[in-house]
Amino acid sequence: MPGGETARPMRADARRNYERIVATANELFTAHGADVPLDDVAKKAGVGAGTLYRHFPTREKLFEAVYRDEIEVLADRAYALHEQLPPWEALEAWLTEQVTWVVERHKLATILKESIDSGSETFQYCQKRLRAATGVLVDTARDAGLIRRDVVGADVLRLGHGAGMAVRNCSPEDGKRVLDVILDGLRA
Amino acid sequence: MPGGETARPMRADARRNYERIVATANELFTAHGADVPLDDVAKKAGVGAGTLYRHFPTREKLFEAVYRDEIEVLADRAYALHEQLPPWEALEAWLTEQVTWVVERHKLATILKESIDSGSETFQYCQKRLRAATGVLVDTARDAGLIRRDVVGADVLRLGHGAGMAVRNCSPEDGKRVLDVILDGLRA
DNA sequence: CGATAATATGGAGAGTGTCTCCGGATGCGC
DNA sequence: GCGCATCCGGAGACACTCTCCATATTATCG
Repeated sequence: MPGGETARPMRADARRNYERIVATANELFTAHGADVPLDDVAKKAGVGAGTLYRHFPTREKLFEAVYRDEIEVLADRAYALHEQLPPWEALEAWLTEQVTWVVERHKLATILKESIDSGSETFQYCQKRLRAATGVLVDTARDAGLIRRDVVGADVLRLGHGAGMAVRNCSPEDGKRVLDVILDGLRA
Repeated sequence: MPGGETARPMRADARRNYERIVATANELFTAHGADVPLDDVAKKAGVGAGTLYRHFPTREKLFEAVYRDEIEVLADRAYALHEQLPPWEALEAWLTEQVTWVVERHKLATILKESIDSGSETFQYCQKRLRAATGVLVDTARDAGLIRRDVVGADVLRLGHGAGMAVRNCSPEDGKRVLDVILDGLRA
């Protein structure tokens, strides 16, 4: 989010460059992987390296800006499932989707996790968003007496992330069994 | 494994350097993370960069060599626990130790998990070794009717890995709860 | 115990990516 | 239009990776 609403708004040229960099980075990341030289991003975006590094002091910051939207979509899925399915089924579906997401975007998932752990503001917001969304599902299921009383949203998030990282590169049946164990453990 | 048994054995000085590099790498990796410059490893091991790169063409190869030693120790722990504790307690302790290991060596764990794709021989050996060790604990517990019948050693390994990745950087209580869920899910 | 072949060594240096620094340009408020 | 705060660009210092090959070390054999 270029120029948060508390601080003075960004100057027009700064905002323009910021957005151009994010767009270019998104393009190059998906095209050539997450290891593209940042100088290349800068060049293709038509800005100097200094400009890129001022806006995004680390590669992770740039990732955050690029993928923030993806997290929003993911979080919204939790609310959608909550409205469409019974409590347990919703939780089950959510965990499954989360695992799928982590498997497909494992590179991003790893970076996201690391950014959160290292206290990034942007991803802290994402974390809060995801936790709130998961929390709704968990609270509903708990109120219905379907799951353990001590489990909270963050736990389900962690379990989903862990399962995704663990299950990547193994057969669907093996993956399902791992997920089954976790779901069983969640049950009251 | 310096100088496999099929080829002519390594020259004495080569083997000495190989082992010195692995030992130094292990030390530096655990002390300063998995991103230490390989040149530093070479320098501290008292060898030239060329020597290091001849023995380990890629960083991953070096990880494998380091990981291999650690895996041997880790696998042996499983057998030790199997002899010292009742079935369920042994499995519980094993999972806990595995999680701890992954948390402490998460960088290493991540990179080696990623080298599955490259079909590394060393890695495959390590995987077999760990699965065999975990398998003993799992089979014993299953024979005693303590855990689900469909679970196999590899599943426990995956769950442990996932839990470790997920639980890194969260409070011990939160970590314990995640592990509790998994252990509960494992129970018959 | 040499002598010779086979093997291993190390470290300079080329190639590449990261990140900083600051003179100069540009947008913004008056 | 003017002055100031802000932003830009890209050269260049620095860091890491990896190669190359003249030299040194080890193994082998007569």
